[in-house]
Amino acid sequence: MATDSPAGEPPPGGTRVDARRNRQAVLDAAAEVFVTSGVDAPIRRIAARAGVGMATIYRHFPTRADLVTAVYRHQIEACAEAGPRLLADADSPFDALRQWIDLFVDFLVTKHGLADALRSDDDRFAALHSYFLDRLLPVCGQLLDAAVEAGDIEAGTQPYELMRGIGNLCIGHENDPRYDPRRLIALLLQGLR
Amino acid sequence: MATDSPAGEPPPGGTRVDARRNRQAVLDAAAEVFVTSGVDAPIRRIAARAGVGMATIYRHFPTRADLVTAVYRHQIEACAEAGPRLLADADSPFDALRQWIDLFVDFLVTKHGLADALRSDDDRFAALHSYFLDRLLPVCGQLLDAAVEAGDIEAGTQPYELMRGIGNLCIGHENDPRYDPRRLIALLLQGLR
DNA sequence: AGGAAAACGGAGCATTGCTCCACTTAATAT
DNA sequence: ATATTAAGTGGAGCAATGCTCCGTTTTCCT
Repeated sequence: MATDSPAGEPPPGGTRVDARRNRQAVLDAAAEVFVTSGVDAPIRRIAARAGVGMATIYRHFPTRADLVTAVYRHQIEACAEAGPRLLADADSPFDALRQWIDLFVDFLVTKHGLADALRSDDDRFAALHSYFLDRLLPVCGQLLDAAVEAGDIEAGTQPYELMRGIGNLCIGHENDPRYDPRRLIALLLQGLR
Repeated sequence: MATDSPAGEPPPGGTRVDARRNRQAVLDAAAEVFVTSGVDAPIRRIAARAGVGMATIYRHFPTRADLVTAVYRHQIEACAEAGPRLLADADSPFDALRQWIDLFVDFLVTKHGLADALRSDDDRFAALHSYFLDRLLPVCGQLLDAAVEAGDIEAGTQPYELMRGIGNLCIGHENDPRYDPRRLIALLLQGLR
């Protein structure tokens, strides 16, 4: 129920052209609205911006998480793909891990409210949670394993816990110059050694 | 606007007995409801439980944060007071810091949704944020300073950032056996050394 | 007791999530 | 080209919740 084609692109929508057109309109509108109002923006507003009815949004994206996922799919994908590349290119596995986490944090930090949504136990976001995890957990695990094997860090840290923690640390950084998640994340990483 | 007597007890309510009685009824009801439904529970429900109208709650506690603060005041106070005591009794300043953080985490973790509320940028919780910070930040700062002076940890970590991070890490641990904030917090503390 | 001030309570408005269903439209069959 | 039908659409409507307004009730003071 989370998504669709297990390893694939978002569904092209039905075969009907109006369906495809509307789907895209919603995606575009959502992307715009998310920037200004965060991923919690009222569905009504997105519908209005897209020039469609609310039901159309719910039909294409049954839960809010589905919509958010679809909007950010490319970026999540990019982040996932960066993992192996960094592992190959960086000076050390630990360095690869650090750089990858930087990437991940950048992503979360620039999307208003995304981190909040990610940790939410709200049912509406369950699918978002799933997608992030399904896609990024293996990557994180791989980096973690490599760093352990290289002796850079101690074994025993679970990818899930690490990613969850990083996500949490990214919450609510907005409008608060006193709080920079990156510093704490660096500290956390340091504690891993 | 956050609270009342700067360094003191909660206001006794007005002089009128019905006001005092109702205030206490609300506090009791809120405490019960918070346990089962979290600090986000509908005001209506608290009002019903207390046997008062909603306006009465809003009159006594203008914002939700005021109510939450009042309910947990004693425990916040206890946590604040534990700081200096631990510093005196523990084996090392670092150990005092660790124990104090344990106390703080216990507090957050046992209050359903408190951590979420604490980090929220929602205006309704601004006062909660303030109160926590006003009361606990100096304590944390003191512990941190002592640990730095003893050479246990490096200088440069801001109390605000640390507490904020710990609070964030405590978010959403409920119903998720895979996520234990304490492990990550230990890691963070380790990174401080 | 009498009256003023304080407190009260719930109806009411606004916002938002989500659903239901009568209508419209695109694809297809004839 | 037209008719048929299934897919798609939109917005009214209901429920939950936050917060306020104001007529009524209670308390306290003299």
